[in-house]
Amino acid sequence: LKIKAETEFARAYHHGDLKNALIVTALKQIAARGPRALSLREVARATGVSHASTYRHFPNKESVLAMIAEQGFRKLSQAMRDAAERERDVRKILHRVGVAYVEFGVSHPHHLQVMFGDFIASQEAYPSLVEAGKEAYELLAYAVRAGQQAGRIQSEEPQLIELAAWSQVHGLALLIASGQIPADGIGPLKRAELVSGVLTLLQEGLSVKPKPSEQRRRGTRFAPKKP
Amino acid sequence: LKIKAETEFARAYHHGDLKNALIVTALKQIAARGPRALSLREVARATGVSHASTYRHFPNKESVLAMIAEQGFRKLSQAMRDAAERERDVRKILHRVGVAYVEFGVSHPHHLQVMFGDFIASQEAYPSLVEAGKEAYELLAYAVRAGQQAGRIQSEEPQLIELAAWSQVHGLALLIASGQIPADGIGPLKRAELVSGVLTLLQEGLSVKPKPSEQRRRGTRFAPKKP
DNA sequence: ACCTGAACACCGTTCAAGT
DNA sequence: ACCTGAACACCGTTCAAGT
Repeated sequence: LKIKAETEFARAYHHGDLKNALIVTALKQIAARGPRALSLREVARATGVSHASTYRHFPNKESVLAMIAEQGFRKLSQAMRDAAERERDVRKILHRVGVAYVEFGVSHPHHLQVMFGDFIASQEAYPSLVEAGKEAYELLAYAVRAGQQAGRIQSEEPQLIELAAWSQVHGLALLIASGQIPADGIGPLKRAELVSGVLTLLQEGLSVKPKPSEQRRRGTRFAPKKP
Repeated sequence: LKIKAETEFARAYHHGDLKNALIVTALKQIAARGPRALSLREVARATGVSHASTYRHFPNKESVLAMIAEQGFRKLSQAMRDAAERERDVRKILHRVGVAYVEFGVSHPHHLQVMFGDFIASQEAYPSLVEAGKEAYELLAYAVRAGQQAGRIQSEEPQLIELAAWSQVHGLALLIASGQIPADGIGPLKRAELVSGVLTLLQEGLSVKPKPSEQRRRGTRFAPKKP
């Protein structure tokens, strides 16, 4: 039914529509069977077009995956942006953005693989992919800054703070997306509780400590040495 | 030179030596060009044996990768065990073990990909792989428990604490191993400082808070509801 | 028991030729 | 301009046949 409709439609492809149609088909196949099983010939077949026509729109398979990775970063960015905007309590933005990151991975595990699974030899060959990745990172950094401005998160060594937040959220997303952790939770803890709990622990780690007098040289331990 | 020696040696393979030789060659190829580029035919060629002989020792390509992943988990476990034993201050074991995890990823990024990159459709088909993965996880959990026994890490919701630690360390390792973060550091911060800094922030998050009176319902927020 | 060569059904990529 | 069929050099996997 659906396949027949797609095939008939194929007769009308022109002005670069085919490029888009190929991406849509590839995305479906990746969602269904993972990026490692992706075959350009199969994509062309399902799109109702000869396998050689792909090369009129993409130089090679890697560039198809690069475009899909780029779209993934844009979707992830959108999800984080929505999460940040929907949260009115500025102290909780990082929490919400972190949840959005992890939930993106849970909903689109195969897409996450394309984004981080080393399918692209060097990202520098795809400037718009790099830009999309940076945008996603910036949204996370923004969430950290929101916490800092609310006086909740330490402001020293901002790059370190951002990296800690990114690692935490990224690791959790990948562990769940790769099935290393059951997607429905561990024991009595449901997934949402795990995610919320881990993010809360993160935030405690990044938080401004109430009694600086009790802290031993905090913030200087990893600072670059100065004469 | 070396290749010639290997080829001559091939004439003598028997009693299952070939199985091992194939794994060794595959490991070299993965280290050199990544697991996605691995070809069984090329491995057989480099081992000096016909491509069909592989199937006398492995049912398919996936099982080769499963065995390599298993070896990876064993090496990772060994690295964490060494780190734990070398640290005499029990309060710092988690820190050392975390560093070992990340450094393993930095040293063997392609091996880490085989372990976590979804090359094996379902791990359950390889019981010894599952067991090796559990062993690695247990070593991390052990490091958490060491911190708890030293009175440094919260003891409520142990599964949540372990997961937070695992996510943190795993995310950082993958970000560096996949080149998302430059392996030599960000700006003025060298890699060792980044890793140490992130792990310190983690430990602050997991730490026992000094004034329970200031904590609002800590430890109950994510506990399962009881009637 | 262990290894081999030939064969099958796939790939990604290229290119001359068609509309 | 855009698409196609045939061709090339690879795969993973199987199997009858060799020692």
